[in-house]
Amino acid sequence: MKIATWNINSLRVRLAHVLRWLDANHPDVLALQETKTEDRNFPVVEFEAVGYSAAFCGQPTYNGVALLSPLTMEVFATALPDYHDAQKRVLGASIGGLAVLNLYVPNGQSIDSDKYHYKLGWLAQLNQWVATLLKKHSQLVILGDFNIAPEDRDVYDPQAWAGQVLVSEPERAAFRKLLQIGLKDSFRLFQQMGGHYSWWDYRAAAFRRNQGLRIDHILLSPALADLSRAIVIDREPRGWERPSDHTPVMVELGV
DNA sequence: ATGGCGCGCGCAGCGCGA
Repeated sequence: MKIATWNINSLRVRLAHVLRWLDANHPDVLALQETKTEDRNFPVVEFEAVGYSAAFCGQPTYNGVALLSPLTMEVFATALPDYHDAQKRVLGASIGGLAVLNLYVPNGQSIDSDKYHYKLGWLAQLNQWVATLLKKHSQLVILGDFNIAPEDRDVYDPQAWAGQVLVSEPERAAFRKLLQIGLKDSFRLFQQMGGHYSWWDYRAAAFRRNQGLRIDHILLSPALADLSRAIVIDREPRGWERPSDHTPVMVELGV
């Protein structure tokens, strides 16, 4: 199975990119974030035409998550449990015997903002939930835009970024908690070097200069980590015309 | 050099993302 994540920064604008990428890669699951699309406008027909069914949880203008798969999907969550949040950032579904949880973690804006505290609270609630999910599902995938660069090797200029949102210690501690309860960062199962990123600023030719951050992740339960075969950060779509500022990350599993 | 781009909304220019 091939399972991928991609923040596409508006599905309406990037639909052709998503279709092109599906055709080239044929993932069994593609998790999308920042669809920015209301459910009634979701392009169900366009995906069905290429053999993918869709599950989605959207809102106007902001946020929005979706799962695409040729397999049958049974949605089990569209929000964090017991947590009041109007923002559509969560979509969990059972797909091909796996529990797949697609997340668009809050950005946080800056460490002195209300949005930062919302992010930390959201992550705390996520951590509680994931602990119970992990007990229930031996084959669990948690993937998406985490808006956290876990370590300095995931940051192009750690000194410039030190202490800022996306790399601050409380955010990194929340990410490490997910690893401490048993999840594996699939990328680090295969690659230890720095310089591998999933997001680059649109400005200042950041992609050309590889000035990016690794903030999009695929976390695997121990049983799935044992079955993982390869990980790819596909930089190609970032070079297409009018690209998303994120690029797809895909793991291959021997299931 | 702290801007720089691109999105939605909606028709000017702002809020937001990372």
